[in-house]
Amino acid sequence: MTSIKDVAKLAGVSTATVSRTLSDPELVSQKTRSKVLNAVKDSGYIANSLARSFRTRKSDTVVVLVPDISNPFYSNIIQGIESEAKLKGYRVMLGDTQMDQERALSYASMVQQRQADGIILLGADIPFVVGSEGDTSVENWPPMIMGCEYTDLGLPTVRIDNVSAAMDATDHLISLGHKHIAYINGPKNSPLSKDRLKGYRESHQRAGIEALDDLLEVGDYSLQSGVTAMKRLLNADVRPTAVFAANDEMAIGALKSIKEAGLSAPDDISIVGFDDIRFADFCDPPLTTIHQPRADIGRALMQLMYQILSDEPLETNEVVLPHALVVRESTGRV
Amino acid sequence: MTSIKDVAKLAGVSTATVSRTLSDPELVSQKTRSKVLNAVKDSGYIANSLARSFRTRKSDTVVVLVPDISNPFYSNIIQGIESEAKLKGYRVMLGDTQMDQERALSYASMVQQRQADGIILLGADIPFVVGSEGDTSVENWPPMIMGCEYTDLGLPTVRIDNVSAAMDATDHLISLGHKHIAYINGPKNSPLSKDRLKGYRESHQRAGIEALDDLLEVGDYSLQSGVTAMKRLLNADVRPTAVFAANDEMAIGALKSIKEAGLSAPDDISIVGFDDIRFADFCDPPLTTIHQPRADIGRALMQLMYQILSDEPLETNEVVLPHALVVRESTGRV
DNA sequence: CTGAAAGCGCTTACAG
DNA sequence: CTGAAAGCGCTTACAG
Repeated sequence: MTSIKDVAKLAGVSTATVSRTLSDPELVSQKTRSKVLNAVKDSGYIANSLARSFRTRKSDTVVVLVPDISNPFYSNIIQGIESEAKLKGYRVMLGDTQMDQERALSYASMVQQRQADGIILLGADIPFVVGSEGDTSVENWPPMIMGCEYTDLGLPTVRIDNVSAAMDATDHLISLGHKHIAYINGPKNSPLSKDRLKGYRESHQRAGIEALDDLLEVGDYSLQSGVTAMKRLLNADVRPTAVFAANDEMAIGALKSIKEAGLSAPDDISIVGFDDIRFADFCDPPLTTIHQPRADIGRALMQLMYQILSDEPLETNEVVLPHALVVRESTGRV
Repeated sequence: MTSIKDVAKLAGVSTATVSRTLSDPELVSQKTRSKVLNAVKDSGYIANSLARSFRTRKSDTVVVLVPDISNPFYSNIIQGIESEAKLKGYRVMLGDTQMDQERALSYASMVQQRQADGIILLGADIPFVVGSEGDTSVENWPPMIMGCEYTDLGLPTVRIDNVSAAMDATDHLISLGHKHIAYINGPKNSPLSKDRLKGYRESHQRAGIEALDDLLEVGDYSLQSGVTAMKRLLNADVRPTAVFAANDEMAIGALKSIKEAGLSAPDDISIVGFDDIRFADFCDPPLTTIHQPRADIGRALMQLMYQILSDEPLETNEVVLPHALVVRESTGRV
């Protein structure tokens, strides 16, 4: 393995000069620089970035914690993070937490082990013991931000306005004449779920329509939970004429139940999803949904992380990006 | 930052002893060990694994190169790799190459920079310049293996038997009475595509049915390419009564075109996919497809990589895992 | 079983 | 603009 020493010898300079040429060329004279650069080429030198990170205490790596990488919602966000990271000279380490605290912690500890500089959380699970145990004062945590979800702990976040997005979805259904609109929410205790539920209710309220508790279901964002929730809804006292699901996968699951019951969308039941994943447009019928600018969210997350790691002051703790209702064919007049 | 030195002082031993206690406890006496362990706890010491990697020249990290993480086919493989890696004490670094050589190389170079110990390639693109430029002798490459795809360069691989899988799919359609079976293949030059095409043809041959060139399409595994290929097929001189697609996404795309043409599956056209991604079961109709044991492939890949990195001799260069035809509702009698 | 010491490959004040 | 030297936090022969 050729090291900086070999290059130095070959170029007839000190290792310090080689190092400078490579990481801060301005500091080196034109002449020396080219001598060094030639030596680098001739020797086939490749920098040992581990040694560099070790020395500088910077890994130029961020960890992205994902609840489940097989959930297609996350992939475009990750791609956004990744492309921005590349621009900024950062690496992305992906950690699939499987909603498991222990796994999350193990990845989060990479920051303490100096293998990563910061953590981007996709999803609401905070690896809590990250600072000293149970210390909930954000200041003591390693650099950590959150995408899509958010907390009341003041963790910087990039997301859409979920209240207003849920309102847009519900308004759309109400404007089509629906009065019995079911809502399949995500896990109850997340702020995001609460926001969307709030939007769903607010929309009803403004329209002077009662949002029936019977029409409220909770899923876990999986296809299967959409299937199950929809089955229950089909057996409700009041059968809904429309369903709004907190993500596209549950909407697609619901669609399956609707068809299995011999019904069809949108003729019997209209359905709106959330996220606008790639498959949304390829369902039958193509799914009306709320579009989240996933790649933008990813890029904004990495920009935010970069600012934090560079000690740039943040203008805001909450970056809110625009969403959009995408009307396809799964919704129709009642 | 507390270091091994602080722990040593606190425990009244040398740093060597602390190091041994932590990485090879057998070497240390019971008594000293507990002294050290206490000191570790009291000081809140967290090992700097960067320093460790730097010193031992092992990063305990493998890079997984994926052509496109938003392709759901890969996620379960990655999860398999990841879970096995965890068992073996390895970390997984995910690189989304976007089919871009430059990106692939940048990730591959992590091995040379000592940031990773080996590379797992998902997809057929080899970051070629990895060894000395243009050196195609595998021996000179960093530890590198390939999943699902394979090459004729002797790179160790884990995959299914694609010839036989394609035969199973085609046989199934033939057994339903189909005589005009179209095939939407993946990118032409990959060995995998060739294998599947071979299986498709072999199946025809055995049944004494001609596989028409007009019924052969090439896609790029995307939903959209399935749409396009199917549109062309619907305008072919001989309209196929069945379509076999080299992955589920193209099959789902094809399904969309079939419906848009006012036809339906399987009544007018039967369709078989490949991979059995999660959405396959949630299509309308649920997709008949070839199941690939993705999590198993992932685990086997990591096991293989582990063997290589541990210098264990490999029994075989080619791990072939079983596939299965999953008959759902997208196929029917002609 | 334990410690003193060298060294992994870099970077960076410090001095000139 | 350049070099000598210290040091980042570990591990590991070597000696005892």
